[in-house]
Amino acid sequence: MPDSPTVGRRERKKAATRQAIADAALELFLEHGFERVSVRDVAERADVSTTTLFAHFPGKEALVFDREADVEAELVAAVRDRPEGLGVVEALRAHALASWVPLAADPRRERFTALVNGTPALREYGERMWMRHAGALSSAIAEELGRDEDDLACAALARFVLEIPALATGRHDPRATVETVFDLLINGWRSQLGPDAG
Amino acid sequence: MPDSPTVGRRERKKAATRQAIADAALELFLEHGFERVSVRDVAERADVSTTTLFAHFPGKEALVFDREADVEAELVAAVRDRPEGLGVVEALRAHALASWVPLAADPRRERFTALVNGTPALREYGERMWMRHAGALSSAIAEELGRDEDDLACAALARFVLEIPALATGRHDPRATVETVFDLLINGWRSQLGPDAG
DNA sequence: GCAGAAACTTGAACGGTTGCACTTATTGAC
DNA sequence: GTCAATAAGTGCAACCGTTCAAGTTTCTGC
Repeated sequence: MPDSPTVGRRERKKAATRQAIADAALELFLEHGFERVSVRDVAERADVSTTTLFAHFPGKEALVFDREADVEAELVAAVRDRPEGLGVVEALRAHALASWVPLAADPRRERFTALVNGTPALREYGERMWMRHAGALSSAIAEELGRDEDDLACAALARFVLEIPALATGRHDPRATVETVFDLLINGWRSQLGPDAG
Repeated sequence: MPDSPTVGRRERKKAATRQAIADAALELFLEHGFERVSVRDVAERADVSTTTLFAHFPGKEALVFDREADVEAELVAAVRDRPEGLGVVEALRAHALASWVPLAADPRRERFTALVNGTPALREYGERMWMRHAGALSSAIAEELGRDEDDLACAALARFVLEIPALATGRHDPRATVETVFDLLINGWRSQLGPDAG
């Protein structure tokens, strides 16, 4: 038995059920489209009751974002465990370039990305889910900089950084987009729009 | 008959029905709470069928945001018709201070604001609705500055400015919040976080 | 082994939303 | 004025996401 002994059969079965549901959902959604597949269809394909489905997932949209679980931890870690001497904003820029951009560009994810971006309900759900990390990120930044937990500059920075993926989707060069927006956040719009325009 | 003659009885009745529905909805929501009032309740109080209700409003949440119709036009106008010599960002700051802040602080709106902020579904709907103006605002800014319609600096500015209300709700001094965030947008986080931190 | 917890099932229900077939009121053209 | 066309509104049934209640099966710790 090479596997971890601490995890009992119960937990394993639960995880398997969850996985079966998520797999069934993604399959059906990719084949027929999100809105044309009912939650009952998914449950039937996974061979469980709809009640069980909702015991594992809080809603239909959540079936799609199964795998994006610990993004928040990574986000906070990127700020907290950054290399010495590196600024918070630069750490976030590096994280964005290293984690978000390749993920969004991964050709294996092409169909998945198309599904999400082509379904308004999913796009909005994803963005909202993403934005819910603003509180944690804001706190982490504030703590790193020795400021009040609810410091406005930190809260604003967190929200704006988390808006970047939404800004980047649909643009030809996501990498350049991320770079440019971080430059804007650092230097302000004064530099971009000119002294008269600002 | 002092009223405009061009508007026929049909349109007047339609508007009256719409108003009756919106009034009934707000009354019931304020009294019993958004989630404890069904859309059928609203329809009955307004003395129409639910089918009619949904012919006037695209969804339950929309019943609440009845009056926020031409915000987008005002937003674009604030940029387009700004005083000569005033920068785009400053025009947006002035608009925010003149239009958003007093509205949010209006004591006559207290119960309404409490309803929206106290109901997650309504808060999220409102924010999403708000963000849908990003495209129009971005285009207006770009046109004012003679840039490409999809210029990144303009798109980012639009989204970030529209985030400000969400950032300001729940803070003790909304006016100061708006001022600070605009300063941040203009000067960048470099100035706030220090040269080493940025 | 056994008691109890946890996963799962069945079936029904609720509330938001839409489609359909139908009535009624308003309009514009003649 | 009449009439056909159109738009508003009605009633009803259905679909869908979601939840609840009560019961069954399966695992776990002692």
